[in-house]
Amino acid sequence: MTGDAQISRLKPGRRMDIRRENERAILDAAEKVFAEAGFGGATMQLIADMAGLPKANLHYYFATKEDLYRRVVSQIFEVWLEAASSFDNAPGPVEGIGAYVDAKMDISRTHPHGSKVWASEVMHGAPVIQDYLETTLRDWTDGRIAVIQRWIEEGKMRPVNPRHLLYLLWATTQHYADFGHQIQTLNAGRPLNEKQWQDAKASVKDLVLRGIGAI
Amino acid sequence: MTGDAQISRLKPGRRMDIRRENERAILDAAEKVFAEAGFGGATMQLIADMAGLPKANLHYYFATKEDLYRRVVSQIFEVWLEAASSFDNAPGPVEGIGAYVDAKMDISRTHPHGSKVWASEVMHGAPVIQDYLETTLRDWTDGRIAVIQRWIEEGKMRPVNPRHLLYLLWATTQHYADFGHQIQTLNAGRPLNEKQWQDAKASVKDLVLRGIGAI
DNA sequence: TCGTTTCCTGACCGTATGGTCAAGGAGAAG
DNA sequence: CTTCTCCTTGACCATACGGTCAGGAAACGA
Repeated sequence: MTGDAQISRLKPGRRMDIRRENERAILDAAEKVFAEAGFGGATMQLIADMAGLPKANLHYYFATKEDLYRRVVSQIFEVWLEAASSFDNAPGPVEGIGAYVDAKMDISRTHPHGSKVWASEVMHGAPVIQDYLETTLRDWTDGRIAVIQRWIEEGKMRPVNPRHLLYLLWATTQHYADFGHQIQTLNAGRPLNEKQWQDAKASVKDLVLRGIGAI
Repeated sequence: MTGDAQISRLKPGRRMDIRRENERAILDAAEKVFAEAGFGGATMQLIADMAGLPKANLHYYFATKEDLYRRVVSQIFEVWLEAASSFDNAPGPVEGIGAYVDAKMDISRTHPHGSKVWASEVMHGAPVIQDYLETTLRDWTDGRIAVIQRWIEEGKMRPVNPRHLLYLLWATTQHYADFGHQIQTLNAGRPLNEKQWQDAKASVKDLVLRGIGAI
């Protein structure tokens, strides 16, 4: 028993706080810089400046640029996996896919940098996350395909290729993050406002759910 | 009339041939390297090796790395614009959007590198093609939105937000190029075969055309 | 207070990169 | 052959980058 649950919550060690705060600052800065410049274009100096720390301090917390990058990528993957739970425990495609689109669109809005880092990583052949693709992502995909297959058999939607449906969902939702700059440019240079985001979510859900004959 | 159409085709000057061939070799190599490593990660040495030329020779044909990159990006944009004509002169969404999906899917299959370079460029804030986005792309988009709007008014499809429909089309078709590695990994590590590509095209067209109520 | 561990950072290093240049080689023109 | 233009390329340069390190500061435990 280490006891002192409450007190140790209030003052869990200064050291721990420092480490946590600095790692957070570095990871946030890194996510932004990697997204905006790519792995090759990003520099440790730039990340350090954005985090408000000397460059040598980055290497105290993260041994190499690749280590830091790896941490950033895993971070995003976890966020997506969390959102993927929207799919489960849904009685049918209207609820399941509807919630999944909502969740992924929200992530594109709140975590645009992470989405870009992921996209960049995959485009370059997934040098550091190939194992994720082959294990976690493959398992998740197979599971969701089974769910969709079941919905089809239960007559809750038209028979469509579940794999290509998933790709369409991924592509479209992530497009709002990855191609956010293009979308903004085509929106008179302004980011989508609240109403436009709602419109986007509704449009995507409507198109997809109609497309699969669920509504 | 410059005359000698045939003869000047056969031997239009050795010099011209050399220049054309070398520029072609460099651009092809550059497209691949930029796609696989990003602008920052690509090196002139790597491009030179892949093109089979000494590095100094690249700088004879393209003054700087940025010049070379700019040429690569414009090249892709032109390919896409050409495919975009599928949209025009179509009597309705089934033909117009159907042909557009086919064309863009074919490009994703035949020009995966170009698509990735474009995606990368946009993700990084479009530093070198911002003017394209603001002029050519914006005009093209507005024109297509008008066409879709007309189809809706003519009762040839359900009323959907044309802009978000276009985004879905771009996102989905380009996904098969940009995330080709992920798709391949989820396909037991093998690239999609002919049948799978046909299935993908059919699935996307089916989902979209049903989604907009055109079939 | 003192010793120990963790954190901080300016200065430094080897390397790789984009770009230059001068000298030479190959086509074209007369 | 001569001359001119265009093409080719090894050697070179300045810079910027990832990463190291030694020595000091701050937090912690006793």
